[in-house]
Amino acid sequence: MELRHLRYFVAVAQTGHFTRAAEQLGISQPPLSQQIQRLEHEVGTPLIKRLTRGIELTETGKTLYKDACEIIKLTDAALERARNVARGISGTVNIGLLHGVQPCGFFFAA
Amino acid sequence: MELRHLRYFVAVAQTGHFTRAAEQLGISQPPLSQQIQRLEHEVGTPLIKRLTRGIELTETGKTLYKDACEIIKLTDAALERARNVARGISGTVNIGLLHGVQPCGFFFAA
DNA sequence: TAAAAATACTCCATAGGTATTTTAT
DNA sequence: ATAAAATACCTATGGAGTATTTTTA
Repeated sequence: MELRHLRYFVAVAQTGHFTRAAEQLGISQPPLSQQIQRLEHEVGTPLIKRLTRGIELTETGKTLYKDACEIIKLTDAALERARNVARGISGTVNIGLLHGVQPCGFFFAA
Repeated sequence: MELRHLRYFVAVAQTGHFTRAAEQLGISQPPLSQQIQRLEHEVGTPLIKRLTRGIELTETGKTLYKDACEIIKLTDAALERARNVARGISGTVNIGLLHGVQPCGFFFAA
């Protein structure tokens, strides 16, 4: 499984259509269908109910959708964080508790 | 960025060598170096200091390493969770707080 | 000079495109 | 009859392999 599969799956889930998701992703519909099929094959079960007008997620699909959103958000955040460290905006973040003071933010350490 | 890049990067970080990581990953060393270079290019900064005997992570590398581990763990967990839902082992998990009772586990809902 | 990674190139698997068919309303 | 996904087939990008060179302790 690659992030591509999760990104494609989320696009289909959010648009409610393979065709619209493909448009949004900048690829054509058949390869999108193939990638989703591969993902379903890897999971071992259908993720999407194909209806004549649009789609609907299966129970498994709903579960994976939530995780996929989380993972995609985390990867975006990880990239941004890494770039920020490189720019010197932040380094190792140490969170400390100063005798009774509630932690309300972050301390930047060299 | 794809999960492949994060998996490869983590392997290099953990083994301390491109060569050993490649072995562990079941690919050869040059393509591993290339993928790491692509990742570094995408982040925009080096992640690894190449020493004559092994490697060392840069500050950015250390930051990304932690995130990468987390993301890989989450994707593995997501796959397993999806498969479990498919097998009917669990469905939507609702976590509830019953007037003053500390939450100590999970409630399985239909 | 001897490890270990980078380069240079080649090959091939597969992501993606185009055309068409199938399906369900 | 029509909207939308699946299938079939083709193309080509880029992931991976082999051989070799470069680097630096």
